[in-house]
Amino acid sequence: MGRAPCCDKANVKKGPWSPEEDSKLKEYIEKYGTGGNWIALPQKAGLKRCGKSCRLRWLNYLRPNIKHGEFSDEEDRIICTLFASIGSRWSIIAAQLPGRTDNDIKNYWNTKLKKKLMGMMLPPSQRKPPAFPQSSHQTPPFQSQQLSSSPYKECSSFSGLLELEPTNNNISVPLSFSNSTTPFFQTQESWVSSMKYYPVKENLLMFGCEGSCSSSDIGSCTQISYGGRDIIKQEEMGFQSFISHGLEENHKFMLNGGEKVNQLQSAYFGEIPLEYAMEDDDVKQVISTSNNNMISSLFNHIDDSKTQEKVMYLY
DNA sequence: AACTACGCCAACCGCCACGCT
DNA sequence: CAGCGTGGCGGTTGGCGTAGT
Repeated sequence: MGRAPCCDKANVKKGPWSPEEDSKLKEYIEKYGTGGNWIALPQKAGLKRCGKSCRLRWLNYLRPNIKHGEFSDEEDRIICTLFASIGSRWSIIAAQLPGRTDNDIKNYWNTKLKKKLMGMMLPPSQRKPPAFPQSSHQTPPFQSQQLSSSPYKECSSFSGLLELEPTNNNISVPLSFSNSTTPFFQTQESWVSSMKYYPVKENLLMFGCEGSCSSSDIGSCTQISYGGRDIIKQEEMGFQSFISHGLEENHKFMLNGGEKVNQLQSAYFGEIPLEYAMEDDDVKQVISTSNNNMISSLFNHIDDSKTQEKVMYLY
């Protein structure tokens, strides 16, 4: 038997909030506060809503000083920096962005920011070449780690690793593909060090922040895609779990001075408890230690409007 | 003009942590 | 200490608007 629901679902209104409901809720909270009890609040306020729904509506929409609309470059930078360091801890990230809600940031990440990053990570044939900055002290966003003439290693198929390589404080995002099926970890102290790539199957590696396999049978998986929830569902492999472990692990490495730890395999395939809980100061440090120009430098070189929504690699 | 695909975002769901009894 | 209730969180969904065909 499951736990009792938090409210009587039969007598609770769902769906979009009406202006009347909004004003009722707002008025009540401004007058009496939440009273520390969201469950009881709707009844007191004369609302036929679940307490949780009220809480969400207040926090995400009605409470004062909520910022809506475009995210600034600085906000982009903070989100990316923190996501790279701590993963999808939206509430922590939101705490660093006054006026933004975790829901807002989550939506923004899922619909826009992630695509920007994915756009950066496309193989060159599928991506517009970035317009490298003319300024001599700025490192081009895509720079080869292994090949001096080309930013990319050749690959016969898209079964390999996509690797982001931080070099000092300059942004440097080499892409390389290999046939290795070994999980590849980076432990350098940089936001990009957390952009991991995940071996999903012998001939398929995943990279980036989220991906989906086209098949419910991972053994026959032949595609990965990014974005477009309606197209390909994420199934079975629990990619988010993979990724979050990787990110969590990596952050631990970062805070330990970037030391390599030999538990990487299990970090992917087993349950490793998160030993490190981020304090606010740590979050701030992550933000401040990232080069201020890194993210904006990256984003400035992406053709935003044309960033590919879906990328499917078939082989 | 009609239909379809896609993007966006508000809202919901379910799980977990924590505090209270 | 166990059980319960609640708050908080992250993932996911639903619906609407818009772009594309």
